[in-house]
Amino acid sequence: MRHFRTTKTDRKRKTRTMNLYIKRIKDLHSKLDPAILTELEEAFVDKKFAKGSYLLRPEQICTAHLLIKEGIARKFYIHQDREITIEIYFPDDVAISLDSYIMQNPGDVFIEALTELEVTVIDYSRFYKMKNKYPEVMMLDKMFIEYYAVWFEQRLRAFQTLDASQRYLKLLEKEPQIVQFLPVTIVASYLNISLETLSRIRSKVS
Amino acid sequence: MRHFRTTKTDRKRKTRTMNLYIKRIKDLHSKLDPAILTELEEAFVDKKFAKGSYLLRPEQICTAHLLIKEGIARKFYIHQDREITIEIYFPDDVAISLDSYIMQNPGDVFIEALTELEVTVIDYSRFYKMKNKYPEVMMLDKMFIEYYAVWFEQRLRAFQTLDASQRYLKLLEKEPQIVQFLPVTIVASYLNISLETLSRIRSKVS
DNA sequence: GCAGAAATTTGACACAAGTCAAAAAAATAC
DNA sequence: GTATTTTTTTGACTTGTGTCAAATTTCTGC
Repeated sequence: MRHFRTTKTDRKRKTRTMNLYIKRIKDLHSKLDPAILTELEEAFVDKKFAKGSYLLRPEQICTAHLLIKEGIARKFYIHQDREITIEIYFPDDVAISLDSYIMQNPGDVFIEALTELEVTVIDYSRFYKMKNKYPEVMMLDKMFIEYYAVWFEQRLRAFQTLDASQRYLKLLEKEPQIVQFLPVTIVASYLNISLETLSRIRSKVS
Repeated sequence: MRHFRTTKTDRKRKTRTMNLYIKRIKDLHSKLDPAILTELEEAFVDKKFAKGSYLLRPEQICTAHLLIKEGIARKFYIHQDREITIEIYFPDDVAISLDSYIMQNPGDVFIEALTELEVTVIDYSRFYKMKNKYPEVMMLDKMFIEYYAVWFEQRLRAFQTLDASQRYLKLLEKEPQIVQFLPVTIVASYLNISLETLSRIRSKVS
């Protein structure tokens, strides 16, 4: 397997359209009562995953928020023997299979470590208890889901309104690290276009 | 303007894949403390809209959840002089421009009454206060957003994996009322295909 | 019921993007 | 450094879906 071009110094945050909202979440997070913050941090458990391993597989129930500390991961599903990448995670992003998590039903996605990966994990039931104990925590979780919903609505819109090369150019503008650090296979599956089409687009653009 | 084929007796709920989750929300809703329930109901204000009028327009800030009591509405945006329908609402559905609502920023969508419409509206700030006062209400709102997020993720997947006729057949199976009651123009813009393509698909299917 | 308007269907054609296959380039192992 | 494997590019061809235009059907108002 080839090594991706990525280093520790190289991790700018994803520049999504909703950075402001992310900022608001972080602000609220940092303004939590110190006691709650401590309790929250104690609830998190660090884990490491080898490159190529899976943090979640189909048929499993997603029981955790996975906060990426170091490395790159992605979530994908398989449709007709073809992988389609839903999300790509960099440090500070949260990986989750939302439908499996909220309904505690078996999901159908893979979450894969694309590099050596360090994550910090908060377990479903422990987080659930904290949410019920502290409305502020519930509020933060709600904001996370709101962000998630709006992000998906925007991504849907990209598929409805942009053709392959427009989607590529937008990706290059909004999430350049994805194009920069990941093999074309994965970029293509994230844009939902074929390898060959992506290759042709690239040769025209540059 | 033509009248849609719809009557008062004709309103089965949308059969989305997440009916179970909807049921859970309703269960929780009905199990709310009676005092809270009353306060919640008092916060709702009924409104009527004429067919063809807009409940929300671009540049406006979405300040309310709009619960449909009677009639049909839709949310759409305009891309290159072309309307793209995001969601279609039947009685019991909640119409909202989520990104505008959560960030209290001007949005870019229309919410349009497709028939004479009766809605019940809860204002942003009043709902906000109630959410902070009662964790149960916050929880319900959070579940609503979760439902919303998962629904959008599923809709995105339909666009990634299904071609035009497969999307049509899926719509026919999952949300037959949309095909049944709405003009082809709107069905096509909901499937994000051209009128002509939809027409050809229909002639092959039936 | 008839005339005009609106919605829907049908036809001809264009083009974006997929597929399959093969060549070229780049990365990895020895 | 060379050989092997993997990734990326290029070419030829096919197909789904859009566009424009015209014909047809269906509504609506009188």
